Amino acid sequence: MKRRAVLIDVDYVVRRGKGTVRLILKGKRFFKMYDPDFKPYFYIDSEEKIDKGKYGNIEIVDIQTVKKFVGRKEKELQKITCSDPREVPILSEILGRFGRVYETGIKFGRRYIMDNNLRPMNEVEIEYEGKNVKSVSDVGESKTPLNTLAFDIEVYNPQGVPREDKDEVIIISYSDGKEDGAITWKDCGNAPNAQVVENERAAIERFCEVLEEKDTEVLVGYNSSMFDIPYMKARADALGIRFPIGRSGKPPVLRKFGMTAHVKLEGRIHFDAYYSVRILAAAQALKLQRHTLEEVYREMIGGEPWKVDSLAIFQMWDDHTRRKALVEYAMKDSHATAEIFERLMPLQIELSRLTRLPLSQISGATTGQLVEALLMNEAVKEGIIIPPKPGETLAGERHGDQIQGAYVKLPNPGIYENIAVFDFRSLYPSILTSHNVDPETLNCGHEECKNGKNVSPLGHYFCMKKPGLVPSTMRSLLDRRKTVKAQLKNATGYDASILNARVAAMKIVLNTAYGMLNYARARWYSRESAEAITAWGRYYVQDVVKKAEEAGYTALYADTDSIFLLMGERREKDAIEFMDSINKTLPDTMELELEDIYTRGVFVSKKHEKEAKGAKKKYALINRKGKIKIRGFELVRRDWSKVAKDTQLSVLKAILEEGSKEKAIQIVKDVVRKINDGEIDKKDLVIYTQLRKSEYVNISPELAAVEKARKRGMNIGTGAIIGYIVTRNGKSISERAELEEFAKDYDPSYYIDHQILPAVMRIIGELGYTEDDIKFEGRQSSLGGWM
DNA sequence: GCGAGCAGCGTACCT
DNA sequence: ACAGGTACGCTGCTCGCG
Repeated sequence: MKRRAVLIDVDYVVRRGKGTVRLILKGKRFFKMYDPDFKPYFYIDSEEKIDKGKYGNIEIVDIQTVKKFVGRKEKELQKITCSDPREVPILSEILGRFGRVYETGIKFGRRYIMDNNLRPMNEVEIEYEGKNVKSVSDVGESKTPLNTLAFDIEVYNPQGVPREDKDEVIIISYSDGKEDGAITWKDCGNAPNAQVVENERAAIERFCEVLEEKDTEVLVGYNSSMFDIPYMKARADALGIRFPIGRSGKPPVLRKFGMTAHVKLEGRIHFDAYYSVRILAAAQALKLQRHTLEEVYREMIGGEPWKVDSLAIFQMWDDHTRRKALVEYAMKDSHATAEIFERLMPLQIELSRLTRLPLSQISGATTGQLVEALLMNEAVKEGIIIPPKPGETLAGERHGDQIQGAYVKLPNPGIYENIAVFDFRSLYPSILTSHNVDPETLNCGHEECKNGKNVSPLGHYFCMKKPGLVPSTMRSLLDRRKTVKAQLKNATGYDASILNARVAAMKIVLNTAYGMLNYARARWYSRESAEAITAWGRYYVQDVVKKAEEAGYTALYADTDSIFLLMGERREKDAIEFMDSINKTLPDTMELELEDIYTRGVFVSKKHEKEAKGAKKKYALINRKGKIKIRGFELVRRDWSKVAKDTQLSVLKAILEEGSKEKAIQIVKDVVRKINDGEIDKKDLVIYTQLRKSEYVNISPELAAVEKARKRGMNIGTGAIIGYIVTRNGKSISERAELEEFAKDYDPSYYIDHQILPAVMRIIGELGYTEDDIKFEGRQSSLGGWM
């Protein structure tokens, strides 16, 4: 029998005592298929012929001699096949004495996908008998949407932090993005779409039924790996009931890896949107003060926040007149999660197709894992042995052995007019491909290459005859990205969103490729390759600076792949001419672009310097259309109060837009007065910061505030982004710092001397003003409190 | 005993 | 747990001064 379906996931399960590959497919009664004929294997490079037969309890079922590339050398290896993936680590350890073993740590599901050339989220054609797969092949892109349900739970929490053994799940809400629903177990004043069941136990059971009824293929949560699902599981255990949240009534499988947790559901994709958001934030594709559901919703979708104060949940539940509102809030959470997922979905699907990693692994994958997955696929296709992951010791050594990075030109502080900004498009990927930089093309040994032109500024040379795996993979991405961008011009609606996501997915991978060569834990680590890339990068940027100065420009600033030139009396066409002259000299995939021309720009001096040196990575520009671009200033940082950031922005705007120093001064004076008079909103005084470590040497203000909150019973863990206010109560700043929820007043002198003035003085200093020109007003009048 | 100056820690940013 | 380069606040210490 043959059939087509969307491939959701590939994993392995133990079936009749043997580990067998299982395909998870879209479709209710057809989601589980097994391929008992697919056997696990690995390679060994040994002079000795390995004997077929038994090693301990393990039987080698097949041995083949195969030709594979180990690095750049083609070798004859023995392919050792056994019958259960759990045997691979043991057998490879035993055979290790006969020679070097390869590809012993590849997950069985990944192996299956790579060897059969499958792509998750694509359609596959399956030939089968009963539940067993006879053959499977990729058919291509599917436009069938998966059945998706977002959910969220509310928990009774009279102690603030809910206790798994006592505090009930009171509401389970869900949403498919169109229709919302909720399950609860107390009268909630006929809240629309809410069903009231008998008790908590019935609510949990009912939720699992809803998943079955809706045939949910993707279950979406927000921090559900760490909270909702483990909590429901714990409650089910406490109540002594089953928690059949997977298809065919299976419970969830919870796994913890240090700080992060993963939830696996039978036959469904569990997608934690919180993880995706964190990854996007890490890739700088999303920038937020905090990663709460409300903040993310506001940024991605728009609209007003609706959050219930977490301490109000149990009060609303206990008060039957407010229970309806609580249920409605709960549904809004689920609805928001569904909408966020809808936005994330196209990119996630494209990343899944590009890397062949199942969607369930994509939400939690780092960008590094994405690149590595792609390279592994390419290696298998090319008959190249996948390099092993380094051990702890090797990774540690690599980590300590740092390379020189990018060039950053020291700017002269000042206010400038008519600035042209150029940048190299995808600098590192284009160097990597143009110069064929790869661990295996490095110092290839050919005399022609050694004495050829492809030598880095540090003296490494790279093969000019044969493309390496990394550059050829990246070159095809660069080419495909161009093609897709062209297709995008004529696309609309669904097609356009998929193509946009495809471009974005390729961009993420391209931007991370260089990082992988320099990442201590990467399979394709190559210190020399990474070092050559940054050396070439420094060379090309400095070469543009040099040529610009020869052409009569003043080079104001440069950072990694960008160059800022003072145009003087020159016009755009001159800048384009200069750019063209550079581009004529660049190798194939490299290209300099004119990013924009700015009418005015501000560079400031560094703080802690004796003589006035310019600060790097801090500037503000305004283009001909009046669009402002600000980098590095306090106003782009989350660890500064909003009042300081807003003031800094106003000052920069006054200078960039109007060139008015009087206005700038007035803005600052006004804010100083308001702070002294206690006219500032509490929320504008909050300073956000993340607790990145679990143990600290010094007690910083934020840590002191957290310690005080912990004493009051608040549960704040590593990784949390907390907000604090500096109050009047205490001596040191640490003593005065309180989490925003506990702050009763604020210290005006802190906000003036440590927030407003540092943020604006170096900008205003460029205009010839000093602090005394600002601090004219008396401080004694200050009220600085809300209570 | 005190303020200035500095090192080290720590966070967030730029590309 | 993708990299290196950078700014800068806070804490806690040393040092010189009186």
